[in-house]
Amino acid sequence: MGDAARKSALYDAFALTGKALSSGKRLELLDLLAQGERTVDALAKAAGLNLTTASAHLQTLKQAGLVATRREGVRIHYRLAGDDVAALYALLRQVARTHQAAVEPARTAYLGTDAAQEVDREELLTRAQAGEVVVLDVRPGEEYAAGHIPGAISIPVEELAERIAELPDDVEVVAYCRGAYCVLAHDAVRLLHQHGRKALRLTDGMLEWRLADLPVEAEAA
Amino acid sequence: MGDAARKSALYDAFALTGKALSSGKRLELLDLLAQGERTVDALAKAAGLNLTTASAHLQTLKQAGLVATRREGVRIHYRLAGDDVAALYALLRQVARTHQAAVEPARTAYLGTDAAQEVDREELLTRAQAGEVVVLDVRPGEEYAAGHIPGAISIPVEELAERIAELPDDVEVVAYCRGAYCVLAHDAVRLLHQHGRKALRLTDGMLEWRLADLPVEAEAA
DNA sequence: ACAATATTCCATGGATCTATGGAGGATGCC
DNA sequence: GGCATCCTCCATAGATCCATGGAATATTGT
Repeated sequence: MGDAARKSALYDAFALTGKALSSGKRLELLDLLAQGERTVDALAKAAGLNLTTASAHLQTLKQAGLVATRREGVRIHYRLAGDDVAALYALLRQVARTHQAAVEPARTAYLGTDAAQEVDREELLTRAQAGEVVVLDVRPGEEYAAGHIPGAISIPVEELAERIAELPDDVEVVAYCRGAYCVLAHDAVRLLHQHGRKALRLTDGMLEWRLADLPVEAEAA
Repeated sequence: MGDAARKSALYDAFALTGKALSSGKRLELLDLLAQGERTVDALAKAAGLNLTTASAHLQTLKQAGLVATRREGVRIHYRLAGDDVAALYALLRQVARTHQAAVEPARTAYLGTDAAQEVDREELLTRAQAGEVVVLDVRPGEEYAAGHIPGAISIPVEELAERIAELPDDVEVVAYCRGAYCVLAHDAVRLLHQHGRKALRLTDGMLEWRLADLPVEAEAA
């Protein structure tokens, strides 16, 4: 094998990791995994994929080293292989948004155009500690259990309409969900506004919160 | 278009950026562009690609927003679209190295197994300022011109054997090149050792130097 | 306007990727 | 052991990607 062939082999190995990031469905899977580990079946359902298709995508991710597995009885739990994988995924999205013109319209088409007031992570922390706001986690319960902002209340967005009374009505609500491109908090804030509640949204979500090394609270396993 | 379709559209847009990173040849092109802008022809030759093939890959990179172009007369200069693109490329390589078992053997097969002593960026700075070492840039002259470590001497590795006398012989030499996976500094250090010179290698190279926001010196344009 | 140079566009065959149904393996329960 | 569940492996058809040669386009110089 010549020098050029060895160079190609090395760069092809890097490209294998890039290839894992080259499918929208695989990125959706990474998005889910960034919230915590999940079984193949749960991932397939959450991503709207055929089971075998989801399994194949997960194999691709595993081959690239982006995810790892753990067997528990009959099921296999997938998880991100490390924090650096989440960082890579987040940076990919940021670069795409900055340099690719098509992202912004696709983003507003998906998330909605309402200009709900946003707060950033630091502001949320200080205002929550001051008791000025209540923090609301609108992700599915299992994701809340796997790790959430300390002190946050969990009401999955599908249950929010009927459980809205559980929220104290003397303070503003700050809703958050998975990350900068997650629709759940957008939906939640719209719904709260319809019910006449003051509601804000965290600029991004749990993905970025973890990457910023802010405190995370998890249910006892 | 339903909600799921809008979500797919957004994630497919992210995936377009991932797709740009999914080919070894495109990563080699990014590697070259991280050193400074270049024409299509120069990139094709440096990467060992057919001109039309190189052009096609560059179009892919451009569509993903990773590179930008500038026309100067009859030629078109490609460059990275931003520092964040270099950061994404560097992080991709780091994640691949950390989590993909095949990378390490491919790396040593390409770069060689000699355990030449390495210095990191901080050590290089302090020892160069103290006059204990001379810093040697072994990249092609055009890359040196586009930006180099302040005070570094430029001797492209192909000319090193015949120009070795230009190096002062009372201090150690620290060679560097493009980045952590660039073979040039490895070759240079081997060659210097063969000539009985004390030589070290910077752990990585210009790519990481720029990302660390360390001072860069460029030739007047 | 014409020729020369640099690059992109187009068409094509071969390789690779995606989604999917069905078979096969591993584990746990009875 | 027998059976159900969960997941992976295999085969396949359709779509997409890659490398390459030749045509088309844009700019410069004569």
